[in-house]
Amino acid sequence: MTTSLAVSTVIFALRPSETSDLKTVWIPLVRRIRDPYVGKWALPGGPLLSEEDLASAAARNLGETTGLDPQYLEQLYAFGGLNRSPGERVVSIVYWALVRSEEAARASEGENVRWFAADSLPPLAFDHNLIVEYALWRLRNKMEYSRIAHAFVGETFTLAQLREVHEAVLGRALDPANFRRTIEASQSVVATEQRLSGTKYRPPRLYRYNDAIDLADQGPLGPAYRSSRAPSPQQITPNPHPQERSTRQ
Amino acid sequence: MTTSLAVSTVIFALRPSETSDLKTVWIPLVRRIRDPYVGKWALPGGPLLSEEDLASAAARNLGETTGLDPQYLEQLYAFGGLNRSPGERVVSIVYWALVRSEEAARASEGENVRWFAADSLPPLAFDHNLIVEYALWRLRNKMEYSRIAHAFVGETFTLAQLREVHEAVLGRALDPANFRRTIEASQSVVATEQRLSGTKYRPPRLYRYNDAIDLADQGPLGPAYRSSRAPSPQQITPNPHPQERSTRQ
DNA sequence: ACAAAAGTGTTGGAGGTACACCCATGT
DNA sequence: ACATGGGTGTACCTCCAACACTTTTGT
Repeated sequence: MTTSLAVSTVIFALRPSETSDLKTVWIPLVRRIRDPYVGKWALPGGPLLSEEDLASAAARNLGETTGLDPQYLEQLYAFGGLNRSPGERVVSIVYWALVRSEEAARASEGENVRWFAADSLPPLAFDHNLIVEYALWRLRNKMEYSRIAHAFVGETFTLAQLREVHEAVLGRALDPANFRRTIEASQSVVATEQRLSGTKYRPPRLYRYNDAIDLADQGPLGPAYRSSRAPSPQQITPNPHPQERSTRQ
Repeated sequence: MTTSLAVSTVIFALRPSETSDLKTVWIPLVRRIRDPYVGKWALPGGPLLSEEDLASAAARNLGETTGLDPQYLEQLYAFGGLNRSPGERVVSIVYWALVRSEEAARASEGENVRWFAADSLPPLAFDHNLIVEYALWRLRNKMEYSRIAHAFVGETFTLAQLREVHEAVLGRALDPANFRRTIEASQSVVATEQRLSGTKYRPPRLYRYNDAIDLADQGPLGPAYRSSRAPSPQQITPNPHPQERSTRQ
């Protein structure tokens, strides 16, 4: 009995909720067209090719199946239980990814690809329900001490937009005043001189991500380290994105 | 070119430092006896057998090479860079483990197994220096918000002993008074009626780990969840340990 | 008695929540 | 002018570091 190696990805995007007025977390799933669990929904994934590293495999697979280009990509966990897949032994190295709302909007949705609200999924193929649950837990956790929220917004953004991201992921409203101070204290954003116009009422200031301050989550595996060091594994935030702008002046 | 799957483990134990009077973090390494990097020191590891899950593979390998029985075992990361091993593509799923000092003392040390201070390692085989660095980072991080320190001490322990663990891992002294209050507030320990005798000066109270409170790190992958849930992956704290006692009365 | 660790009390600062309030702009 | 989100001020609470102080034992 041979054991095969696969790479899958949990992809997160924020979309307007069907019930609440806040945005909520959604993930795209693909329908199984092969034998184990045919017809069931599953995480996008596939075998690891011999000449690509793990993060590349995740990014490629994600692009091929959903057409998406993620803003953030990080390894989640390696699942290797004996009975994950009936008949055959599969070890899955799972990544999780964040895509911006605009990117998510233009995602190919069809008969075999569909978005689901992350906290009310149907029964999925394999152990994918557990995997998504764990990924969601990581996302929510990391939102509190890291700055991944920026991966959900554009290059410039208002604090209200950034707050909306936090609220969507955390699932509860945040005090605008306190949110502002917390973010400003963290130095993770820098104010631009521009303001967002076209809104009703007072135009909010636009901010930009502060590259100078590094996140320092992931420790020695983070991008900051790896550049100044020897061999280095994979695990990278993918190539930046053609950016849209929602500002003038 | 085929890609093979291996499991390795970073094993941590606390031992008296050679320089400082505090204990420090040590890890056992094994000498390579095969072709890539022959003679170099490396993490214990080996191929994944087809009928064992990932955590079992880590525990088995760890036991076979070092004779140790870990108190705690958790997955660290999957390393899958293309050039990790010259000639052949290897994806390594790495675990990290904690063993108690007494256990570590009776570890087989010999020509091909030796303990090293974790923060001053020689150049290791493969990307193992980076791996250890990352594992150390995780250990130190996790020490602050989790209760893994208990894996280093016996079943009953004084707060001074527990503090010694924190100090060793963190590499700095902690205020005994504040440490006591922090631990007591966390409810992670319960006082026993016993005291440790045989010491000079006032005999300290012995404490026991509080099983009732769960750690809730690891989220959906933690033991608490998995028992009440469906298929479930691997990733477990291994079987408990024949315990020694250092108390009387 | 006394030395030293065990254990308690007290203070001050940092950070986070709740909430009152002012500011600026499109309508 | 006014409604409303943008943005500021402030009081309070909790948690944590620092450190003075009391208690308890073996010698």
